[in-house]
Amino acid sequence: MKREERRAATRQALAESAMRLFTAQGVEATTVEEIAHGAGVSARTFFLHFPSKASAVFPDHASNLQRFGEELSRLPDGGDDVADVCRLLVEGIRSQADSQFRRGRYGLVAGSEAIRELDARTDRDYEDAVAAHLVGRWGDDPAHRLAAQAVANVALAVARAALVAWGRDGLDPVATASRLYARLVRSPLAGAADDLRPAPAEHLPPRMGPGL
Amino acid sequence: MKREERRAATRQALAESAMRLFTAQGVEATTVEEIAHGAGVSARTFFLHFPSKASAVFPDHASNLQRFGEELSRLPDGGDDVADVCRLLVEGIRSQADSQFRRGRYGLVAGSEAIRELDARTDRDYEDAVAAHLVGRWGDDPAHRLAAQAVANVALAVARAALVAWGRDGLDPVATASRLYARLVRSPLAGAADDLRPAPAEHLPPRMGPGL
DNA sequence: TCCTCACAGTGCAGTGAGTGAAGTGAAATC
DNA sequence: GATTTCACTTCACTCACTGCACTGTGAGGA
Repeated sequence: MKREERRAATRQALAESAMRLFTAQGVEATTVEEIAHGAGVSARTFFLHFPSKASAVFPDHASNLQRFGEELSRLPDGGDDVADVCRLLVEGIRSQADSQFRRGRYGLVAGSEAIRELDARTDRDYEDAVAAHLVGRWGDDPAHRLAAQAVANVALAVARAALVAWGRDGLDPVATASRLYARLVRSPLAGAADDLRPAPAEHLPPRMGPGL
Repeated sequence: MKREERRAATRQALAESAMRLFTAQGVEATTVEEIAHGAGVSARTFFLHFPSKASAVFPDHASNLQRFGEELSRLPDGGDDVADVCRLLVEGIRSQADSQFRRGRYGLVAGSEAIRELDARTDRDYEDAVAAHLVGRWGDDPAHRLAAQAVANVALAVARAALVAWGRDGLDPVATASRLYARLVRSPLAGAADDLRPAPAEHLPPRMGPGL
């Protein structure tokens, strides 16, 4: 087996072993040594693949985040930045929703303090990525930083609500997120436009600009 | 000195010692023993007051959260629930903004991974509290749980953006949050109503109801 | 083919966070 | 004044995580 394959296989075995043990006996009651043993490697090796015990629950966070950042930077300039970001987030949700593995994770989050903290923290990585992207488009001054942060936080807040409803009640997260985004950026008075590209959104940043 | 006073004094001494050491030499480079020694107690005592090293940065989180929950439950029934929650959050921000101690914390959050995680997690406590409150008002079924979670997440997302802008750029968080809330719940087409009590908001939950 | 380097994984020793249990002394209660 | 409560201490322990020296194997060049 090639080196690269071998490493990837070990990593996946560790992640699966961790998920198996976490769900079976709880996160706190599972030691790193057990996880590693379940994957057929030593405990020391675990930390060659994951920086912490809890991070094995999010094995693809780093690569997902990087890919998301690249997709952000590929978004067209001069369009409706907010709607573009929302669309990208919905796409991200769609790709997550395909995986039953990832759905099981949402049950775990409720069980362990460490997982809850890490889950909350990973979300902030996405918020920061979106905020940085919007600051790059809108301008790097206090007012636009605020606007970018607010839009980013709200966008991720909606995505998370959709994912929570998926994990808890089985609601389709793609449909949910799409509707929530549409509702957020669409004027409640504007009627029943179901498109995700709301006209008013592009006026948000300038209005929040130096006036603050 | 009375027992209760003594305990409170120790707790505060620990929190202050922790903040002093964290800012001076960094969170990771500070041991619990140092913190305890700086407060004149033993390391074991630290854990009688705080469940983790990082939690000393948020010494009043538990009491704040509880008070917030009580204030939520005291909100009038039958009014505009969303606007009421927003007002409550703005009040919370106002009381935080009075304390320079709490502002210094936002600099710390950027520095330590553990603090970032805990900070992200504490926010979720508030989200959960708001969501639980709204579920109690709107109904405990999947559609209303989703609506409640979405509104709660968005409300906290906005509050956090205001607090971040305060810590980073010194923007008045009360004014910022008020404006952001007004902008969010107000229709962009509705003109310049500066009130925080938007008429459309109360239609949000029923519209998102069984239709999903 | 052989040699060398890179690298996945191991074993070991150490630090430090966090916990449980038993004990001490002072405040609270009777 | 006797007893109980409780903040705090001391000790012993588990376990997450790290640095370091080491091994074995696959990759690539001479």
